[in-house]
Amino acid sequence: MKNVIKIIANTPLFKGLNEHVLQEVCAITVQKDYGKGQFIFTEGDDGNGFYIVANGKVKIFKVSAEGKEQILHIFGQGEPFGEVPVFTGRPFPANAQAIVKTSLIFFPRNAFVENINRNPSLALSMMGVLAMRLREFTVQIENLSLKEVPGRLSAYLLNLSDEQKNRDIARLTISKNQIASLLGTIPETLSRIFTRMAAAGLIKVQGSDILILDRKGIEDIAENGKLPEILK
Amino acid sequence: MKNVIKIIANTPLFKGLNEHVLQEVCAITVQKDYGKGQFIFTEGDDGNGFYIVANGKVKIFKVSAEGKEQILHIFGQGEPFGEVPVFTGRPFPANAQAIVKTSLIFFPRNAFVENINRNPSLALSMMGVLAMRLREFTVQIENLSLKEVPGRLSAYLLNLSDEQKNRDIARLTISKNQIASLLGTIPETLSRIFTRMAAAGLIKVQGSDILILDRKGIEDIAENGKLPEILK
DNA sequence: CGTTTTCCTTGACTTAAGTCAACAAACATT
DNA sequence: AATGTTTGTTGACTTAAGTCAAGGAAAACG
Repeated sequence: MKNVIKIIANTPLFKGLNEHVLQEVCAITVQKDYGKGQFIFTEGDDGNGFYIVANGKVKIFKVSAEGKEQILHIFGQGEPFGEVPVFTGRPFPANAQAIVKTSLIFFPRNAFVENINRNPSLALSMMGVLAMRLREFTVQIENLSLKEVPGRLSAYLLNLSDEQKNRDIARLTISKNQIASLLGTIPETLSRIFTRMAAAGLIKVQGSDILILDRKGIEDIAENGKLPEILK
Repeated sequence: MKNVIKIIANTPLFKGLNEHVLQEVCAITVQKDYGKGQFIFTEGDDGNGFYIVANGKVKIFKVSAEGKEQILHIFGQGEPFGEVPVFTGRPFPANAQAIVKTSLIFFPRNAFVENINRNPSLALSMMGVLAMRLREFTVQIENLSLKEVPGRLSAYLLNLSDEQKNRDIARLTISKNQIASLLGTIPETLSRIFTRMAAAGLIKVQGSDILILDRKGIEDIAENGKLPEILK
């Protein structure tokens, strides 16, 4: 793996910290590797540290009694996860699984907490990460509860397009099955919504490239949470 | 209002901090009072500090384009809220409204951040609060996405019964309309589920007292997320 | 390379929960 | 106590999205 310090220095969590602090933090890390599909932790496990994705992709998810999966988050390079048990002292509230070959940097709890004690700015960074995470969950709850699937999908596509800085195409970075799980629905339903939105001239689906034909229309659906009557 | 220090000393956020730190923190607070129905802040407002409930009750919620409301949280005495903007620097992601006459203790952002800089244990407490909040949202997303309304209601009633340390009765502390909004449904649906669960002999509804007649049965529904076939 | 497995789509059908409307019950207020 | 307002309940109906089943497309694998 590349130098740990180079990877973490560019993450929101560690950005802006001075070289000395970074070195201290690096000293406590451990590298861990996972194959595709391998579990990193399971709901109920004790958490004795958190992770940052060095490379690869990790999904955090819950499973219902019937086996339906709800993805809470998909984390990529530079993103931290699994911090909740570090600060609550309680077990992991969800599962984490590598969805491709993945390398992680592990930060053991006790050593990391000591670093926080000595570095208020690290503490503030971590609070920023936790608070931003809360903000995102707020949006996810709003989407699940107040928007229909077309509204959630529209918001998701607009997000992708923004992140990828391409106003005309949203390139899907995970399988449609996993998008369904992230949006709180099932593949069949997602597939039908794609078809309907394409029929309405809003998008064109080309494999994992979604051409954004009518951005304004998609924004309206994301905003109102559903397809307007005229498009049904 | 009673001495601020007495109120906050018993909250999870400030518990265990020494007298000296508490006094410092108290010095920066401002009391604010709100009548029933009064807004404390609105989604999109800038947050220049956070609050702790001295007495009363505050709901945090989102509203859809059609006016449907999703309650994210209801906070009572001793509970902090509105911290997200303090640490993200972004506006409030939701609305806050007093649902009864309420007194709040306000902690201005800059002064509080200074306190954190000087007191690592205060920082760790705050991280604990944020992390616990994340954990709760995790459960809320699971409920919304993976459980039907009977499952959500069952989990809610069991929670109430646990908090109130009474295995036989769950006393509703907010209106059924607000419970509906908290559970991501509407009053009509909630009312019908109460009726069905009562007909199935699981509970008996006596105004705001819900008698728990079949705890095991209710636990099963909370676990499986839905009423079993035999009870339909 | 071909085979197997996973992923995606479509159709027919079912169902949980929402809408609209009417009304009853509880509560607050003069 | 009488009035109006909020809160809760019930019925008839609609609808978004889920289930089950089948088949096709794409990707992974030996």
